[in-house]
Amino acid sequence: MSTIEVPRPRFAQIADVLRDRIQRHVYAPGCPLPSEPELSAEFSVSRVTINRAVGLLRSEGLVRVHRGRGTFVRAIPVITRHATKRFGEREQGRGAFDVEVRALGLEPGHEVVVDRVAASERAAEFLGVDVGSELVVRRRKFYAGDVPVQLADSYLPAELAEKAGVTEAETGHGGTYSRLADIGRAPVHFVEDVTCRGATAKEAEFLDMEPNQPVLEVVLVAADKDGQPVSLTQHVMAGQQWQLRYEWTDQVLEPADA
Amino acid sequence: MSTIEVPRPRFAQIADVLRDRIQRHVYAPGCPLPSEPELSAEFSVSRVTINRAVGLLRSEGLVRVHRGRGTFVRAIPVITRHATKRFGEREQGRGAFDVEVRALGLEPGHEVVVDRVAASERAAEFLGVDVGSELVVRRRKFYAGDVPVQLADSYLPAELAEKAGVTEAETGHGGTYSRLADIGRAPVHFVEDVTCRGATAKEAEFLDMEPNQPVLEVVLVAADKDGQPVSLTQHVMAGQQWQLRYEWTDQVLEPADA
DNA sequence: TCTTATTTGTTCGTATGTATT
DNA sequence: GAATACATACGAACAAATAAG
Repeated sequence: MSTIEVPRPRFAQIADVLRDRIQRHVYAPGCPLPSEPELSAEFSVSRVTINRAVGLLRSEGLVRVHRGRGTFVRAIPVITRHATKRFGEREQGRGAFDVEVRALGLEPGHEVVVDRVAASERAAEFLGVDVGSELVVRRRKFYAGDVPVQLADSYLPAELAEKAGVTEAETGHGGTYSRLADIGRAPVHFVEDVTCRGATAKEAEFLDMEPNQPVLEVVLVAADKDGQPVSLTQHVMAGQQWQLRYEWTDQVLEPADA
Repeated sequence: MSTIEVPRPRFAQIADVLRDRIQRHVYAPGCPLPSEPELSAEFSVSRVTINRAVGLLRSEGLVRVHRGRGTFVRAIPVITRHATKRFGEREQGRGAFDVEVRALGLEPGHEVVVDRVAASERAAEFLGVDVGSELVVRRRKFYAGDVPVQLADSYLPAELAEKAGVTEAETGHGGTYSRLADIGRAPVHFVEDVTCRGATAKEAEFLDMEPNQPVLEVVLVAADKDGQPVSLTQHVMAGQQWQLRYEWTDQVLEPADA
């Protein structure tokens, strides 16, 4: 098993050089890279090879390409989402997101659309309702500055949403969770599943990423004090753009041989 | 805003067909795909186009390619990691992982190497020690069956590791956390940061993935009842292969207008 | 509005290199 | 060594999106 140093492929080497230039701001955030014919001449390789090198940078989320316009360096702010601290201090939903984005010196933005759908098998299982029963869904889009950063769809059983008065875009102070609290169904128990997968075409379009780039998907089920599920939320975020933080405290362990 | 259906590129269409065949087990897990020249003939495109289509499947983690041998369908079991339930029932470390893997009907495996390193800036900050101070690091590799699925490096201040008696590979019943409990430093407060990034070359090699495919990185800081950090663990997992589950309970919310 | 130039996207045919059997 | 299979690269061509006139 000799460790002969195989020369890296040229497209990878060129990607290394371009990556380095981006990191050293030779190509500054928001600015265009030289055109592919120009890079082709500089590195004395075919344009296809340049295109492949740039493809690597795209898949890393370092550049954004617009056909007919050029290739531009992306600024990637990393947002920290404090999952277990979002709800205790009445900073739920928009509120928590606002705090997290302002912590970066950016202006948070949101759009909400309310819709009704029939429960999918998966949603029905999580929410403990029948497949096909009516759900109210709040589809939200989140922005940091003018950069789209997150999609979040929240599902509630229609009956519950009507009781709580959250069938319109505006839900009043404290958001959906506060309205649920008002009717004695405050969510207190939370289960979150985090997965990583390639972005769908629609997600990629909204999040301004390449299709197949990784997204983080967070599925949150909130239940009330009786353990009854009250809402299901699916968050989708550009993978490289977020950090998810969880904090918890356990019972003290006794010594093993006690 | 017309929705003209732009024809997808051929390599993408071919990837769709191959993906479908894999999902329908026309190409079964572990079995080879037809060779590129064969697919080239079947779809009447050049071999380069086939190669690019297969490249998509690689980046999705659906196939594993071995030069000179062929392209093989990967079996991707998804392992659920119950982060907040790992420690309470003395199922820490190996124990928790074993349960999670056996839940899939697979045999868990591990390797441990103990080493000593100087604290990096980042590690020093998390652990509350001086930069450059000595740390004991336990580098672990985890397998599900014979498939490598996770890397985990745990760092403890050397002084603490010696007191707790965890400077060797074997740490006895209950693992490191139990030994810490034995000396009154049981970890009870946990902070986990989850991020998503491209695999490094070394990680990709061990995890049997393509370089640049997404991995989940989990950084766990455990602290004792006085809030003193006792250990820092960095987990690296193939992105598509894991689901991370967190559960927690909050205080009951009072109505917003109370 | 129409035309033209620029820029990236895709594909081909061909050739050569490397790893495995 | 020979055959097979994948990896990379070039030059050329055309398509599609955008920008400038």
